[in-house]
Amino acid sequence: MKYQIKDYLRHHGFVGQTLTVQGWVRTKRESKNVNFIALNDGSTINNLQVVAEAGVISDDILKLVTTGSAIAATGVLVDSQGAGQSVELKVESIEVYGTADPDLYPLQPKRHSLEFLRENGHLRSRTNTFATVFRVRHALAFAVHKYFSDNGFFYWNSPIITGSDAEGAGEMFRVTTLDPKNPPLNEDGSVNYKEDFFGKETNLTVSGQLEGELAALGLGKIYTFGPTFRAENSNTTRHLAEFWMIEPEMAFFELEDNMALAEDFVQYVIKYALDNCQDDLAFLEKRLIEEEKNKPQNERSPMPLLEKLQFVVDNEFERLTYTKAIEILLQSKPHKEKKFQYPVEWGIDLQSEHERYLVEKHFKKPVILTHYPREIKAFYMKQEVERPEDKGPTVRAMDVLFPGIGEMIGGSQREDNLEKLVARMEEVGIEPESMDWFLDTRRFGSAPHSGFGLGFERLILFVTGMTNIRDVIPFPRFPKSAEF
RNA sequence: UCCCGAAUAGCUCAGUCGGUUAGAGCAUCUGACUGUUAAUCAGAGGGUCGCUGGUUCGAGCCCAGCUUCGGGAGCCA
Repeated sequence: MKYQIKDYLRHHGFVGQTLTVQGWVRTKRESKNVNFIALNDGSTINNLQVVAEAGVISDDILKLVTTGSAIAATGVLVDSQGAGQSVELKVESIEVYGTADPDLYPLQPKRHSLEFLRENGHLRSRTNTFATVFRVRHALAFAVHKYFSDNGFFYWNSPIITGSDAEGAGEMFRVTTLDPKNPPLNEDGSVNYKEDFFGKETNLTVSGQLEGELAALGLGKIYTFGPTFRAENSNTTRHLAEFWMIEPEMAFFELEDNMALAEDFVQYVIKYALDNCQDDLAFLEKRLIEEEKNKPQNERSPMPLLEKLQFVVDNEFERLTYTKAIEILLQSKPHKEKKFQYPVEWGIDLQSEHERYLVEKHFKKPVILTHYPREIKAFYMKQEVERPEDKGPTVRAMDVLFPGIGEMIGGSQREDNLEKLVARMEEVGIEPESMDWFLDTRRFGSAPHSGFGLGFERLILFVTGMTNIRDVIPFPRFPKSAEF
């Protein structure tokens, strides 16, 4: 395998060797006797300093070595004479692969706003911030697979094109090959989907959970990790129309097991990032401090990034029931002073302001909320036996709330009793016949089982300290935008 | 979709009470200088002030609509 800049910087053994280093020029500092080129190949946040002494490289070549150009530099790796780096390449020859006209290349050797970089999204991976975010994204994805594989889970692929229309998790993107201007029609004028590619209405998946349940009730413990699509008109810093979701599903797991898994899993992948992305996270921490300098004290992050991540790894998540959370909110200062925009009472769906109060003000750590009212949760959640402290029927749901992010995980123990499940479906208007295949899991060998969905980009937001979800996925899709 | 805010040089932004020739830093180019660290110093070029209309003797500035972007809310992961 070829070595990269990361390797040359890490292992001192390369010193004295003649090497060819390939990368993109970040900056060039010229002077009469010596030129310095900061070279980056994406393998690490750190640049290799290429030193060209006067006369070694022709002016014609040197002129083409500008910010953004791609070059190969051949020379001897030596201990650096200057401060700021341990080694540097004393260059003997330079080959320019691709120039980057300074008058046209949008990226300058300076700080750009995230808004500007979003508009030039195709070049984002050339910048320190985004290359860093995407390296961390990779590390987290790898950690997800490693955690589950090491713990007896099987990677299971639920379909991306789905024919089930009853998943109930939001608006869906239609998948069709019919001509929108001239579709085949039934006698009553409606579109005849029997003529469509799949012979029925199909959509992009909004969740792999139902298929995941099929797998869990056979393979035991599975997880999915794939793209997920929601055609909601959401314009926020934490929603995407196309995002990646991690959905483990486990047979014989009850709600408590589910919570324990969610906590252990999140702590593991964050620790993995801390252990494997030190340079990148240190850069992100510095970036965040820099960015928050101009903000008033109360809007700044309460802890530096690395400390925040370590805190989450080291401390148990707070666990409490929805009913208890409502009690806390009713006792809270903002409620008594009528600062909440939305009223608090048992039965409401918690609003952002309520979740933020609980997580950021009251507990100051990740919180797992359980046992939500049945009425505000999905039909497939396990109905809880009535408990005196609750003001109505609840389900064995769990939401994991994170400071600054809100809902990172939503999950539950699943209703495994056929009669109760069918009754609930009918109550919320889902035809049980349309999901016969799903109900077979409850007809034959039904068993307690649980699972959850974790929004991968929300996890990356938390770990990187970025604040807009469009900045942690390479090519964000959201209403009115599918660029690149 | 709703609420709030913004749009001025390649980038980031300033532009007073509406006043005549629209500024700065960075970037770019030219020169100088230096083992430099987003180098430094000097000079130069660079603008349909988002678009459309209106008010006014006069609009970057005021008004209306539109577009785009940002923040917040809802929907959720």
